[in-house]
Amino acid sequence: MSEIPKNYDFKNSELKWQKFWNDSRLYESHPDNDKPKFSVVIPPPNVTGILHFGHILNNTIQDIYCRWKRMHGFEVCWVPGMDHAGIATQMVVENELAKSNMTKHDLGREKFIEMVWQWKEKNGGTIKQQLIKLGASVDWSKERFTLDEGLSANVRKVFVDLFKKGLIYRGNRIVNWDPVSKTAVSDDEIYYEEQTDKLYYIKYKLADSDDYLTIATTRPETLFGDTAVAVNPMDKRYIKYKNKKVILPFLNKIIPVIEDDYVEVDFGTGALKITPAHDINDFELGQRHNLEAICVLTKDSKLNENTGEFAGLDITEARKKILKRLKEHDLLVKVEDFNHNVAFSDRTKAVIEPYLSEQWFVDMKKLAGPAIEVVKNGSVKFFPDRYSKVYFHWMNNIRDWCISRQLWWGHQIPIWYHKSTGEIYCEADDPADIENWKQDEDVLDTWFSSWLWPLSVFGWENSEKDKTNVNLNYYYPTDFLSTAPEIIFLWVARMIMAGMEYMKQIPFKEVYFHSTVRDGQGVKMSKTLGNYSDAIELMDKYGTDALRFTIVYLAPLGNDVLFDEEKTQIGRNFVTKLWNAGRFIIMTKEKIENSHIEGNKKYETDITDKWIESRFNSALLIAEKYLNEYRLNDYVKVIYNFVWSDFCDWYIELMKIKINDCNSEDALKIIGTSINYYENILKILNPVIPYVTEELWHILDENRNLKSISLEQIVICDESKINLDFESKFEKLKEFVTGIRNLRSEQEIPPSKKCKILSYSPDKDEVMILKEFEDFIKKLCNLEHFEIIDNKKLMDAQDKEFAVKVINKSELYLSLDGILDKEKQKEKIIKEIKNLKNYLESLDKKLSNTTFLDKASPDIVNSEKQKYIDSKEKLEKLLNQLKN
RNA sequence: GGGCGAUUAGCUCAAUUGGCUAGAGCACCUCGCUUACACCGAGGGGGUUUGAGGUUCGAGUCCUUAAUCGCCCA
Repeated sequence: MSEIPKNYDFKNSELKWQKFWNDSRLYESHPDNDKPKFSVVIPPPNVTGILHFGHILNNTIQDIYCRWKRMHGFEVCWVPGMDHAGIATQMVVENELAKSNMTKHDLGREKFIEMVWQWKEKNGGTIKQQLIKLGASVDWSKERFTLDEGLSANVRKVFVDLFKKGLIYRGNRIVNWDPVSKTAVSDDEIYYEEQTDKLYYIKYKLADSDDYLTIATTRPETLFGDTAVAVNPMDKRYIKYKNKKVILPFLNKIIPVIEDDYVEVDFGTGALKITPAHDINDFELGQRHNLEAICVLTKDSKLNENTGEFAGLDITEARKKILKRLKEHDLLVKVEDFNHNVAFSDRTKAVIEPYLSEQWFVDMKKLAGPAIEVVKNGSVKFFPDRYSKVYFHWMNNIRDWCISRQLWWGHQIPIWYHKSTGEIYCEADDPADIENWKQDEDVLDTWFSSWLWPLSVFGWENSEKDKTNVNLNYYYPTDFLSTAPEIIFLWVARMIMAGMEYMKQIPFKEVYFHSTVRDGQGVKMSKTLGNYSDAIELMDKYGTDALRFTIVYLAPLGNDVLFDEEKTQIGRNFVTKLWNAGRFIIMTKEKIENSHIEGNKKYETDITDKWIESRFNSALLIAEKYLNEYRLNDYVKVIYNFVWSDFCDWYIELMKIKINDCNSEDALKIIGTSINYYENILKILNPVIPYVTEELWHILDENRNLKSISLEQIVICDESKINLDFESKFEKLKEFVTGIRNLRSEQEIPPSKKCKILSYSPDKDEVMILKEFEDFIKKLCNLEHFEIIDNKKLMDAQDKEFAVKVINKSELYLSLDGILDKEKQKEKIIKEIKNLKNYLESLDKKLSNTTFLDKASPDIVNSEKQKYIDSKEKLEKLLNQLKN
């Protein structure tokens, strides 16, 4: 018999089971048509990434469902992988190069990409190790990378197909230009910060008079690209300028004054310079009014040849010079401070430049149709459901997708331009005479490979040649996707479109949008703000199970998680509680086996057995319901409460009493039953806290050596075992026990001091409960004497000193042998009487209201009447006691 | 500016179709190391359900409106 320590040693345990699970390839999946399947693809984390709280939450959620389904007999396949994260990865390597004063151009494209691959092989696996540490039951044999050969083939196949269908085109577009990394970045790769700048008021002279029109702008240096001045058609001040033209300073170019609703009357002077090539709103306005878009900046944010004498200057210098010249010409009216949001690049912190450039686009409208339909008809379900609204709103107003990125790391666009004819080539195979062609230099947006993920990880690219693609046929469509709500458009919506276009089927049936993890103050955790806790550190400090449990416990459906380190104690304490319950059961079992007590009471199944059976099944029923509704925190709470309150606080405490009264043989039976429940608890908890449950599972039975609890069949709820009568009967027992303890506590009787209780009840049922549980009540309340008396004796007893309490319909008398604090007792009773009177008053008001009696359902009316009767009785008892 | 959510105890959340004196956990206070667990046990205090109207016999729940916060889109 080995001594079990008081606390769970998670460090050794985690390493041991990680190794066991992985070495025995426990979670590898193989198509099995005799079993229902449950397949999930992991949202591929960024290859440069490290595990943060969002990942912990998201992967724990997926793990819970995968483990749960596995224990229900499903063939579970959870596919892991990473994405190549174009900009992020390229930046990492570029930064390394910068340390030795080199740029990627010094190396050339091929060498540079080679270097990125090397970096990926060496450092790109951090998050994989961290997922292993988290205990994620993924199938590592199916691990994929968005830039691996197969996935690249998928990307190529889809690009060529869309191109041939005319759904991929090249066009001009304002993009978020990062002048440092010299690439367009997507909207989610930028952040906004409020900044104080200047608003400059500049006079533009009218072409046909000496009058001036004053515009307000934050960007005087782009005036060379102005192709109009716009005013609001409702703005009376400018009616006289309708159809007029103005002259651009410096260039002396004549541009029109146009009218558009977009212009805010209250902003600046109400007249705006319109620069379609350098502002997204201006661009759109320009399209409405057929304005030319003139680019005045170079790719590294310098003024270009369209700016005459200012060409070559960078923005700040140019602005200074231009302002100086405007002033000299008396064209600068005034300068004001101005607060506005400025966009910065996540990666390089450079100010984002709206930039007109030639990019590749996917025409999304056709693809959107079927994708809208499958959410509308419920084939794909969103949890929480309100995200469908968000989805429809976006899908119905869908814009084309800019898929080209000016990077080297990624899938290079499979478009070739003929060197002499300029002809475009786009096919599954490279051009035969490749030396005559030049490939487009841009790469594709990383999402262009991610949107194919649910089909590409199963080898879709070969599915036409290989109609028997077993994996794809078996696992697609997947069953479940868990992801962050902020990528509903970037990823989820596009996967649905790709699935419908290429598989003619949805990619997943249910999508769960998990909570955003914030700090204790509700601020989103982010590296830039420095308000994040190191997830790995917390796992080391509290244990992986503790962190998994806590984060799920804190994550309500559709709300954010407010996390701070202190809260990890919730999970840690729970794990310890579970551990010690097991420790007690095992130690008690061994103790009984080693003693041999005979002759005492035989044990018979009693109400506590039926009660715990009912409670267990109730808990299971609700837990399953919550799980199906994706109410993970409620699911965890139900189990938490069952384990802590029902199982530990009551069942085990009662078991102690029962065992003490029994012979060894029967005591072992009692322990056996408790072990049965305990093992079921471990199984139910395994999906949430896999390590400690595995550890305990093996401590309970050392012969299990190579069998993992995670492959056991989970117990299914047996609703016929739920008996609410038993439960409410047991509730009464609890109320009596609590009532007596409360009486003791009010009289300040220390828990160690034994005392006497007499009880009287006019209610037959309650008398029966008190009789049945007599022994338990004595032990649980540390009584030397507990007696159920009839009315006559009660009268006799009233000569002595008692503290009294009314519980349900019964009166409990605590004998005080002269130590009664009568004043205190009186105070308590008066307070309770006051409460009851208030309550009765409100009931009375309700019951004397004829409309209530008329309109409310008879059930309600009756229950209100019963309440009135019961409370009235109780009140009378209390009043009676006050007299004595 | 448009859309979507939220607001219940100090904190994080519950509360079936409108109907038990609005419940838990954490935190707090009192007592207790009684041989599973002090990462524990027993007991206790704590709420005008964000404000204002309305519908209803009855509103935390439904409607209108205001405020504050958050997210997404522009």
